[in-house]
Amino acid sequence: MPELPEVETMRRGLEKIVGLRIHSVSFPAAKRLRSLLFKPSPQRLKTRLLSLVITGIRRIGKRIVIDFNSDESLVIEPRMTGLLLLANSPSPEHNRVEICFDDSSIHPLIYWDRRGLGTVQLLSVHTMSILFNSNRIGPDALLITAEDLQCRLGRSRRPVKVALLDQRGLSGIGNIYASEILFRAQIHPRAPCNRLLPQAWGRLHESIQSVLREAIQLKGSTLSDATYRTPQNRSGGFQFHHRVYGKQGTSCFVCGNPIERFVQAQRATFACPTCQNMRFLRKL
DNA sequence: CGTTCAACCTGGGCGC
DNA sequence: TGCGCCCAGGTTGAAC
Repeated sequence: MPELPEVETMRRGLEKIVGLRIHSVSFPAAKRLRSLLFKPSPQRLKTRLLSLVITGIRRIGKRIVIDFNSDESLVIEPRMTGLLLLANSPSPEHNRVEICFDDSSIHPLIYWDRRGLGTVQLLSVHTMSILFNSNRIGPDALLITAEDLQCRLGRSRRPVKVALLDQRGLSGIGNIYASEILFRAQIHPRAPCNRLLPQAWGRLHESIQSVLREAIQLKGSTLSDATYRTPQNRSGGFQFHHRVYGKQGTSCFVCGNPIERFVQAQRATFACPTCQNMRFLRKL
């Protein structure tokens, strides 16, 4: 679920908890936990977090990082169905962590995760510097320059959609936004990176910026299963602006021809085969 | 270097 | 109603 716009919406919604002291930590869905979810164990997590003061909320790609008055930070990776809430949860049986604050007028922070594929880790500054090294996680999609984008992806023979999903190249783009970005740039998802013309890199960079910014403004995409919610437990609005994602068989907004669905790297890709042709490709 | 598959999980939707 | 499939915003590691 959460890609850059959804995680950025979470970050913004959590800014109001900066300055608060942690009063208690609990794990309501303890019976449903898989072992990989927490590092360290829930018990150790509880004792290490108790009475720390939150000093900042950051986003690294699709992760939320909560900083404290200590040399460790809480790193939350929501993966498919993870959410951070400062409001009542859609289904309390999926609340994985609840953090209460000294100021009891603030709603507890809840980490909610229906499928439970996400992770919650307390990491030292040193460990984070290794984990979030630029070889493992590329520049943020909102900050990367057009030149850097071409420089980092342009030599690869992989299809451009597959490259956009690889967080080592640039970070934050996921399956929904990759299809939407390529549609607006009118670039075919199967186009090999190393055959894209210079003008294509400019179009792609421009499309990344405009799609992500518009999606953040609308607080992300809530699909029909309504899994994604903002920290205030509200739906996002960008799903109404999707042009291709989940729209196979419907008419293209631009040319009216049917949108296609196909699979790349085990993920569904959506595209208009007419608008997204191979005209931005260098001939072999 | 690039691709494919399986695994980690829950739950909604569909055909029969 | 119920069963068996398929599908889903992500990531990782192994195998070819």
